Amino acid sequence: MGAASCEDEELEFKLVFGEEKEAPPLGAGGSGEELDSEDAPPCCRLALGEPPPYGAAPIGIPRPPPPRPGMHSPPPRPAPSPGTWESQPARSVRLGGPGGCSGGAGGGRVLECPSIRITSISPTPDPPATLEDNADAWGDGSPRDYPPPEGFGGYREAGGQGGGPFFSPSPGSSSLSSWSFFSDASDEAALYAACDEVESELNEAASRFGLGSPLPSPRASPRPWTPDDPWSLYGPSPGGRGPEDSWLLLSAPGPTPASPRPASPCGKRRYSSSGTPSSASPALSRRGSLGEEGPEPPAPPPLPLARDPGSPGPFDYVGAPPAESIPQKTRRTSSEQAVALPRPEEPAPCNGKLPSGTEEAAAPPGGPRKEVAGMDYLAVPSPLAWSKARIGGHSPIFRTSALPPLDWPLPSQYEQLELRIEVQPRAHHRAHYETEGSRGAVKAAPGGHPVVKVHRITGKMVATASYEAVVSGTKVLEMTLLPENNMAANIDCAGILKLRNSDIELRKGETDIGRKNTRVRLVFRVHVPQGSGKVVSVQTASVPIECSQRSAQELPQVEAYSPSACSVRGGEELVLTGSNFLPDSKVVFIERGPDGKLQWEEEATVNRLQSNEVTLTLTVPEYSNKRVSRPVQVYFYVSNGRRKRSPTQSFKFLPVIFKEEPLQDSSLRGFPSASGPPFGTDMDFSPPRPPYPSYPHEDPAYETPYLSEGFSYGTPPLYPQTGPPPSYRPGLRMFPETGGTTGCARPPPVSFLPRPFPSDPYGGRGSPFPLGLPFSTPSPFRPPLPSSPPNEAPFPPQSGVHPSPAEGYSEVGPSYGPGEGAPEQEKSRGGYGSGFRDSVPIQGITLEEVSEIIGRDLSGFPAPPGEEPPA
DNA sequence: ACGCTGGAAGGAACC
DNA sequence: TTGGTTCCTTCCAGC
Repeated sequence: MGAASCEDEELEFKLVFGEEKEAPPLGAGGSGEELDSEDAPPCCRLALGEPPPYGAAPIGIPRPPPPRPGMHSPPPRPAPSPGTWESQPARSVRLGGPGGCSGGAGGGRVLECPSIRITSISPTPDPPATLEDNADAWGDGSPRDYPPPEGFGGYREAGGQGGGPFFSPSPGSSSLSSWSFFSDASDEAALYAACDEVESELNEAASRFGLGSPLPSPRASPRPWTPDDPWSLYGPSPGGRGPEDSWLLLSAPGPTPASPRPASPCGKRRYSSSGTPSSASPALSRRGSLGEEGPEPPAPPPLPLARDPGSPGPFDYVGAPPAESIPQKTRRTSSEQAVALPRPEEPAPCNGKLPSGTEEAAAPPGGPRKEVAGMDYLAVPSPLAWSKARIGGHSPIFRTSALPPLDWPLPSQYEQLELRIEVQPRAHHRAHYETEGSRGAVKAAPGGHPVVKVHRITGKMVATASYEAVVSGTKVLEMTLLPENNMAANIDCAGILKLRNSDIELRKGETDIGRKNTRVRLVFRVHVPQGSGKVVSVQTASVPIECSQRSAQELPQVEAYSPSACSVRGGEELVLTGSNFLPDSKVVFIERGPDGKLQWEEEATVNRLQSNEVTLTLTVPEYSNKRVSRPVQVYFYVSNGRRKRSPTQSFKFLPVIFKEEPLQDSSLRGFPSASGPPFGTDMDFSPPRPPYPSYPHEDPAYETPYLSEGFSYGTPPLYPQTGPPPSYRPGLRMFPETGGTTGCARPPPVSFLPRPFPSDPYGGRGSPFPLGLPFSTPSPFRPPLPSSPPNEAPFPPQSGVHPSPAEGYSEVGPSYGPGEGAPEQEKSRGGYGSGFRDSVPIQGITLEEVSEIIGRDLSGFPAPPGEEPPA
């Protein structure tokens, strides 16, 4: 995943990283040989790892063309077995850097991303033996990216006490790859932190929901601004730009080194030093820097080092890049690294908080997990990788021995399996630097931690024993999803570690790309054994998480708004709920053409008297062309200043007389991709959803690799969703099944309602194509009512996840309360409708009509290759 | 005592 | 080139 950095205003989306030398194919990993065997207990492995760009919705998302050619991993190739694909070794992409890639990471630049890593956090200070596994998983103990050749050094600094947890949750967590995972013993979950690029794509999905990610904390008593007091409420806010995507490492909050803070350095590092700031930086810092470790591993061993050569875990990625790739100069010698512990040979399962049981499963029989030793250092997926689709519309079925690389897009749903994030992480989670102590695990908005679940809609639950595994280049935390736990995993062991930009730059050999990479997503991938040595791999991504200190404090966030559409005549009152609104916050509506150019821009009139820090009440401006015959997709954002814009939100202007054809105009085409997200920097917090190329042939934007390749996963997503979206309200369960994972009786969701949100927050300026999801169709999902407390704002439904209607209904429906956001249902289908009702009731358009229209539109989409729309 | 947080200082990068 | 602004990173302090 490349991290894309977007510049706020311009929207320009840049692929920052495309250069990984090699894309480490990270598998989600695990070693799961057991899985290979059919007899192996069927376990679903959940891997948290790098961000596959495609989060849940990834599949069809068009990505910006990578600036550079090359992708991480080659597309899967047909496996011997019909219908099965096997991944091929990642192709290393060298950018100029010398180094070869043979090893994978080795030579050239490995990663360009700025990075923020997600490292696993050990749940408990003293992780039991299980932790060790994690350690492995995490790779090195060294905080830094580069783990010892052996592989996992303990991430923890000295900590790794011998038997102790191998990795310390501490910030440094295994820093190998840009992304780390944490896993609990039981479930194998690979968490990936995705960078923005990914996000952009993901965002699109998210955009559906339009609403920003849920803000966790509601404002305490918001008070209305008064003419005189507006500012008094807020101090001068430092201008903060929107965060940009960056690479984050998930780190386990676990035990931190004895001295959490490194002795730092003498002072702050100075960038000025010859270009290599990092070098300048105090060596003492514990953060493992990219490069130099004291004991640098001479040459990074090939990725899979840790594993047995002979027995790659099922989840291993074939092409894992070797750690070596990182140029030495990039490496830092930090005490930390020096400390890197060798990875234990046999990692114990981590103790996960996840339900467990899984340990056994987790641990490969007899063997240590497959950790990928080499991964240590950032195997940051290159942006390119993410940006390109490697798979072209094939089923996500792989051989256990050749799991898809982490950078491969995967659908969040396949047939009857669906991976969804039931409880999204909070929109903000301040990442910690290596020089800092852990800032804890990512939390869920409602409190608690993110929860992911694999749902088998029909029938039997997927039973599988899984174990944690580490994937090359990327640390993956694997967890086994067990029926007894409802196939759900509570991700409470993942924190986010941000690498210094200077370190990142070193890797890249560049010095101008480190700023503003502060948004990441958690990516979850699950491998469900299918027997016969095959697995179905699905993945999903969380809402974007803003990791910077400032942005979290200064950027306005729109959590919900209502209505989501109104007549082109405007004049309706629109209420936004969110956070960081200021007395002088502006709300600007914009429309972009297929080429991404701004076609219309109008500032709305904000009713200050009815606004406060968490609520903005405004009057929708009149659309520029009142004679449109079709709904027009536009976007709006809240601006607290030049570089303080909220992610864009979707809004639709309806023709005065509306009742005709499907929305094919701007609303659809212009959608994320076509029109491009309004602003490069803006991102939707809505959950990612499976991309669907709405009009690929018509929009150049779709020519991204993904599209061009016809990549489209997640069949279900492709179709209009009729059912209500899953509730994303924290804590709210989406599925009825109480006891287990068994599925609901209901059929899988057949269709989804396209959402209007632009997803492409990142279409940065300059970016030819919109980053948004291809199919962002308008989906009017109606945001929660303003009255809803911010924190209660629903999380964006899982992106790609299309909840099965039935399920969603059963649980979600009841939960709605008056005053709360519109029911999920509305969001997905009703929401849209609600928009109409609210906005244009006079027009006589019914919800059903709207749905029908949308459905027709979508029906026009080509079905994913080889897949048929769900019944 | 340790870990997690929030806040802010200092300085580099950017405009 | 200079000055102001913005952002990054480190450090401090409180809970």
